[in-house]
Amino acid sequence: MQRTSIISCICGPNQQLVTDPECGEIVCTKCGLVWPERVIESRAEWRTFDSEGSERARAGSPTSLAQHDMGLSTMIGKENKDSSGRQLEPSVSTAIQRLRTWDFRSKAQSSTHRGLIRAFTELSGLKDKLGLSDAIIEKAAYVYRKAQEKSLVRGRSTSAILAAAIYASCREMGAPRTLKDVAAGTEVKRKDISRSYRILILELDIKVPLVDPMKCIAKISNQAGISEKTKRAAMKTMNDLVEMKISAGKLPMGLAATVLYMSCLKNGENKTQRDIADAAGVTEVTIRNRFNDLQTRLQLN
DNA sequence: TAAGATAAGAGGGACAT
DNA sequence: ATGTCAGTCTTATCTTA
Repeated sequence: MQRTSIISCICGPNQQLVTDPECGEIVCTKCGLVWPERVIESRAEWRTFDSEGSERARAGSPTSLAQHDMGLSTMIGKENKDSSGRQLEPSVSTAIQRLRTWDFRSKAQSSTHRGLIRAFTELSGLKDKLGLSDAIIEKAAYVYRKAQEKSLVRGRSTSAILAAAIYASCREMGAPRTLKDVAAGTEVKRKDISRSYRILILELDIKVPLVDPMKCIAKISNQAGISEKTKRAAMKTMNDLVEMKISAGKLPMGLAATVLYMSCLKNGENKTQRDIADAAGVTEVTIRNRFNDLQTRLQLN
């Protein structure tokens, strides 16, 4: 892998580069500098391990972005371009990055720093409360930093932005958490998280994959104690629905819940609408509505 | 008791002004 | 920027089987 020119930081040849497999950004774990993903095409080969795997598997020390004293440099402007948008000479960009690093380190003692401390303290508390994986926490911390960087936090509550970052992170990682789930674990109201979340993905250009209905089914099944057989039947049905594009525009959870409900009926599994609605975090009415227009739409096809 | 029906209201997207 | 409109979902209450 080419590690010259643009990929250089104050650590020089001692730099420890790792790639975030989700967003593709490259981080030096020694100084915390971050490069945007387009610099390198392929993923670093070290990352064949599960994110929950042993820490020894990682190249370099497992520095956490969720620690306030590390990764401050994620706030450094990441484009090695001059004011006219041209790429800088490698030697110049190295120097500039060194400057930026120290610039930020000196500023870090101020309100920005304290804000991050508060945010990440809160974040680690929420980790247990919401049952989030390390990877999700890392990403949430990363998103929050970006938000901070863009002054999106100013005028809004830290908690709301943080909660939104967590939600966005869950979405990106494909963890089936709803706004409601996140709201339940925090002091923040659902709509406030939702508002902040929309701002985040708008301003930070976060690409959020659509919620995978299959994962919703899996989650609800576990929650409601539905048999493997019924679950798989539901997934099959869901596949068809996705192909027929019936799934668009509805709450994925509501749809998944309905499909599961139908599956239960078919397999003679005694689950009430209430059981499933509770497990899915939607109301019975939503299931009924979905149920009704699924039936009419299936007849049309 | 589970399920269906109905009504009122919240929140957000699309679109026009 | 602000308002309107259609569509979705929630909460609450009543009815039906």
